Amino acid sequence: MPTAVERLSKSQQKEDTRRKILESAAQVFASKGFHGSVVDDIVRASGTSKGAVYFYFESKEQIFFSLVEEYVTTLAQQMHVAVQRGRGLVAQVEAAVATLVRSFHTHPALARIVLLDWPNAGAEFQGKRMALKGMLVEILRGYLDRAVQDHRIESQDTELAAYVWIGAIGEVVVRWLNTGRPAPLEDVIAPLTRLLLNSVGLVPTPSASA
Amino acid sequence: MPTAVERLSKSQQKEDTRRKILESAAQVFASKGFHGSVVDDIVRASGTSKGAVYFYFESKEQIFFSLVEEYVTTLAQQMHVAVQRGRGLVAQVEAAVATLVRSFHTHPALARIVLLDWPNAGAEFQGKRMALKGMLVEILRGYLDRAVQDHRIESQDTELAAYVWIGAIGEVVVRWLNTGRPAPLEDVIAPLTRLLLNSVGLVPTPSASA
DNA sequence: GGTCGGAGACTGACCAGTCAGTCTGGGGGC
DNA sequence: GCCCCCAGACTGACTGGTCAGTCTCCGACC
Repeated sequence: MPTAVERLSKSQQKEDTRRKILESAAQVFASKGFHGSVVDDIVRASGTSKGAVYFYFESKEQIFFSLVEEYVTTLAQQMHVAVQRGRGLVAQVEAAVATLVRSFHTHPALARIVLLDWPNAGAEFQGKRMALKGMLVEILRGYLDRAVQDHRIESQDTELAAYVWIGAIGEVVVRWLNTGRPAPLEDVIAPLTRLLLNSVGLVPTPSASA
Repeated sequence: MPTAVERLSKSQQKEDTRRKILESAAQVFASKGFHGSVVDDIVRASGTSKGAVYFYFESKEQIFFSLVEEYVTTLAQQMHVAVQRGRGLVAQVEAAVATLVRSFHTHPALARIVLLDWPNAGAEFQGKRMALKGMLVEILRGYLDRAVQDHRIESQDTELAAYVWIGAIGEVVVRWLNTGRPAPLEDVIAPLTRLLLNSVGLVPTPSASA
């Protein structure tokens, strides 16, 4: 006889199972990589069954992409919100960088998946990958374009700069994932932001206003 | 009865087979990724046999790693040579960046392997990966440290800057691999170098001398 | 006839995905 | 309020295919 506390409606249980599978998958993929992980690992970690996994997801790949897509979308939204709050161009850029870095910091498993494990095999999924990364690039590029329009920085290839920024941030996070340095990842935010702002010719004065 | 023209000593033949296997493996890995490639693909592409492949290499992974190690080592040497030739710090940095970009440009298959495949090739590879990447980072970092000593740039975290540079270059090359832009990859060398030099506070004047 | 580079059929482990069946919550009839 | 029924969530043994790596044999050269 289950206690009232443990009661869960059927639909709650259902959502719960899906969540558990997804969360376990994140852990498993992060620790063993996509190809190193076996669906049975996810089954074991989630305390469900193979049937349940295939009830909610079409395939192993689909689990992976649900994970990535959900995360990247959230990330883009967070960046957007953080930037809205920032007053002044420099502050906004700082907010964008800080959001990315902090998010990776709090979700190392997802960071690992997004930055290291993203499988490059499936040609169909290569498109999605480009699209999702492009989303982040476009956001950064938008800020840079605005900076150019406002004559805050010289006219330049802002798309290139956006890719450079994404690459730079990714590499720094990867270093942290692999070596653990710097101890709190957040320590890189300030110097990293400075490097990025410098690169396009924006001087990182503390209180600049667009 | 083989003609005299076709004559090859046994040892020449031997070296030839090994080369063919390695070159074919580069093509195969580049087009299908490590996990998507099957040893029989390499056998087919090289026009040899499974026996030959396993005569020269211990395992599929070992083929992959031979490829990567050889390439990265060559790359580091080329960078070293190119930089030696450069007169002045800025020119040296330009030479380093140009060498990396040009090498990836002329060896797109290897670029693909190193930049896209390698990261998710398996946990055993990560250690070696860090080591080899560290090699490149140390080279760049060396130049930056010298720049600091010479008071050409402000004192800063040069290791971070080196990672930022590597990440930036990698991302730009990956964009080229995925989208084909910019048409001749070499077009990015100048603006990319400018971004990188700016990032650490080095003004890219055409004829500066240390 | 011995050795060595090479061929390619074969093996066995591994694993994504299936499916026939079980269990359970809750809706509808009384 | 009770019970019956069944949708549909969930189970896990099983399958079919794949593929890294092995083994045996062959032919060329010494």
